[in-house]
Amino acid sequence: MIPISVSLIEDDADIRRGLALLLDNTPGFSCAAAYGDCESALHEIADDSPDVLLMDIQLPGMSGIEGVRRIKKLLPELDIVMLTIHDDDKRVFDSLCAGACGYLVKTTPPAKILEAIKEVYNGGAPMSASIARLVIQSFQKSSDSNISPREQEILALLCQGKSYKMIAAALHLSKGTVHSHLKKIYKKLEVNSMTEAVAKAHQEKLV
Amino acid sequence: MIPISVSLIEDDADIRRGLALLLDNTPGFSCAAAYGDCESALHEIADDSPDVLLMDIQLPGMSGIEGVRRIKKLLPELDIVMLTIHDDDKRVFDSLCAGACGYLVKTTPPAKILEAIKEVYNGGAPMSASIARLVIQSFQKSSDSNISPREQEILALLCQGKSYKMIAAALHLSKGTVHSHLKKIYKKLEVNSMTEAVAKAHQEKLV
DNA sequence: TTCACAATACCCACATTTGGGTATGCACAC
DNA sequence: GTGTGCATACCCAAATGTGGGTATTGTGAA
Repeated sequence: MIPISVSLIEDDADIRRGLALLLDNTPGFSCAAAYGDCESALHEIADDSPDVLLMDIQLPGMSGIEGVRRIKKLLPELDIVMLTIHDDDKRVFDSLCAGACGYLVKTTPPAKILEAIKEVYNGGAPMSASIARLVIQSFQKSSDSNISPREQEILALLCQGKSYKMIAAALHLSKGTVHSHLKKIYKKLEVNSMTEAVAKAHQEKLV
Repeated sequence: MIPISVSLIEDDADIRRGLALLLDNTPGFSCAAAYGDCESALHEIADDSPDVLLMDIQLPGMSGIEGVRRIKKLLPELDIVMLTIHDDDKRVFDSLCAGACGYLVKTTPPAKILEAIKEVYNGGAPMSASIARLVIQSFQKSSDSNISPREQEILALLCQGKSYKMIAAALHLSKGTVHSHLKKIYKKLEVNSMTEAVAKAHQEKLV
């Protein structure tokens, strides 16, 4: 069996060496390269062409987020797993948006890390439990809002980019009616334009 | 140790009984109730008050999606795991939006199902690998588009709900310049209004 | 090197759309 | 029987969309 080739980016030399040793001493895995920062990784990673990249978020110099973005541009097929102490929303989502395929907290035991590498290699997306819950929750709609059902309908159409006229046509209403609904929606959302309303609707996941 | 109390909604009587047996015969788990459809579950589930609910999506009568929505409204703290043959985008995301905390394909072996129940009970969000990847990918931005950097900047502000004026102020431009940029953006996105542009930007994940 | 092209920045004029205000009426629920 | 959601209508001012036009800069192709 060809081992899964893994590269590392991790600034802590001890952890880096530890992971490299772990990989090289576990059948089925091999450590292609280990970098201390994104800059050096960016220069050489194309030559390593690993199957999986394990990287920290907090790095000296370029942040892990920006690093993911650039490496992903360089090697779009590479599966990147973040391995970090941070489990705050912003960093998690920024990493995922940048192109990471998995996200583990650093307390993950070695066996689980290896399992995660295998998982991502096989088309999965390993996440620590707390991260997974964060991700899932980001889909949940904020069910409750003082927006009436009819208003929701109109808001939904608005979010699809429809104009007064088009909404009126779609719901068989007059433009004036749509107007008055929109005005009430604006009051409730505390906005005063269509684009703001759409932005807010997305923020609060009302759509 | 108090066992994790699990309820089921599954229309196939064989599978239902199989799962119930599995749960009742595994230490640490117990089956609180097993329903064949959402309607009966909705009537009685508040009395069972299980820790976890395992449910199918395709059910006779009310769909699993709608079922999740209503049950979640009834018992917001309940952790719901979908267990189904479907792994198409729409159903997955609809379930998650409705309030499901996990999503397993039916080919998941019994041991993994039990593990998933434990995971969701402990605040995780168990997902089959393919589902997890789907979910993660939904965060990825479609990096490439013919939108120039400057235009992207303007589009981003637009998506935040800013008006011409505010964009002009934020970028130290004249209204006219913002205007001409917007016109080009509209051409490229094939839209002709701010809201449409915002909608398209969200669809294509350009923001 | 010159030419074309895209990106950036600015302008005008005109039609349409939108936002804010105010008002009316109906139906249903509490 | 008062409140809320829903529907309609009107006016006016401001914002936006449409369709032109000009100019500078840099990049890449011919």
